[in-house]
Amino acid sequence: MKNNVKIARVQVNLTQQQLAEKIGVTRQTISLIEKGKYNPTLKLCLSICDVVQKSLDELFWVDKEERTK
Amino acid sequence: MKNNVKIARVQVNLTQQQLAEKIGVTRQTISLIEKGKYNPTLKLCLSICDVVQKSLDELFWVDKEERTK
DNA sequence: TTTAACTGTAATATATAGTTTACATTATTC
DNA sequence: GAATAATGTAAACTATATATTACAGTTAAA
Repeated sequence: MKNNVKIARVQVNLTQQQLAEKIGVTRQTISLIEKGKYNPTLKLCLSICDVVQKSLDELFWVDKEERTK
Repeated sequence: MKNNVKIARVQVNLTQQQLAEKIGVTRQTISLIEKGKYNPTLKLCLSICDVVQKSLDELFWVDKEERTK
């Protein structure tokens, strides 16, 4: 489940810890999402969008083929 | 958790049942998502996008305020 | 106005998203 | 190159997304 969270997070100058705190989630959750090892819920995706100021499509859209990752 | 799934599904002329089958999920899950009573996972959102041919933003973006619904 | 297709929803069960605690590894800075 | 911050990850736990079964309400067509 590839995504662009890490890039966007670095762009707004936040550590995983800081992003997690702003969202109200643990650092581990952010780490696993960035690594593509989690299948986050829509609510969490939207929270991340808010903080890093990107749209769902910008952060989470991936073509059907790459999605299996 | 408001969204535009129902509108998009009707546009492509599918019943909840048919959409559910194409995605590999139960009809109840689709019903509850359309009603905004579920917080679906990203993978499921992307599957719905595929079938109804819409983007994540088109189906699931909602402003921060309305999101609490 | 009955019949059938579609939808809403409730109860219980199961799978998995997210937490907690903890430790290891990889930058970064002194 | 030691100290510290940032990140990866594992195990056991908790919360919740989704399945299963079932039934009731709604709509449309006959």
